[in-house]
Amino acid sequence: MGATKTEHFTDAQNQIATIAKALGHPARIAILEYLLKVNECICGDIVNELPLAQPTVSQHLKELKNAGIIKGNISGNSICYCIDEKAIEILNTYFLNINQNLLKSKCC
Amino acid sequence: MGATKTEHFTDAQNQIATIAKALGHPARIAILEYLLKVNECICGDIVNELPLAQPTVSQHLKELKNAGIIKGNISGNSICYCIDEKAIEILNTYFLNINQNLLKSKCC
DNA sequence: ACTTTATATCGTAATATTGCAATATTAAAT
DNA sequence: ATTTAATATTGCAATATTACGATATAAAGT
Repeated sequence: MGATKTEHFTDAQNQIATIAKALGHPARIAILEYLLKVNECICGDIVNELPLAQPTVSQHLKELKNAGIIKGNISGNSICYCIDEKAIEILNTYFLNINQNLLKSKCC
Repeated sequence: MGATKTEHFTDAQNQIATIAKALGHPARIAILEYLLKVNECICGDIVNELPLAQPTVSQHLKELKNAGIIKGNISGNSICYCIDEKAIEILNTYFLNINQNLLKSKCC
């Protein structure tokens, strides 16, 4: 008990859930929005932006990276992070599709 | 320690994170997709659909409801669940906006 | 009134997440 | 070579989530 039963669900369902889960924390939403704003990929700046300690930010970045939401490239001393378009596009098409199907009918 | 520092983030950031978090589990994605398919709002059927015990499903439904993703209406003996368009639309516009802003430039 | 059916809640074990201090790693700068 | 700067990892405490058996609740059928 206690662990999510991922094996009982489809790959597609697990994929969406994984991406959604990674975005299920305000700090990670804040990171996404900051990366969107500054466009260029910074890392130490993110630590300065957020009200969290450096190891905590590093951990959040790792989770976003594992979910495919951001990319990190070594740039000399520091590491350049940026948004990975693919994950956002997956979410985008997914919810757009749901929204369109919803418009066709109502219930309750 | 251990608890999310929601108070340090904006309401908008917390709202998106809350909705995303609720969708961050394959069972809840499966529920969303089932409700989308059957359109009419059933509940016991969801229990039959999912590979999880009834209390577990009930708990997932509660979380989806708390996040505003589904609605539940009493219908005599049983309870009729259905997707709440509002939350989906919030996600939809949010990620559409991010996607559009991303197209304007690349990095890394 | 009693039973059945449908759903929710409680209690609890297993596991996962959050956050951070301390420490490690790695590359640049001196 | 040593120091500095940037980031990651480790270890751990606090908290949250996941799952389910047992039980409660509430309406419908008998």
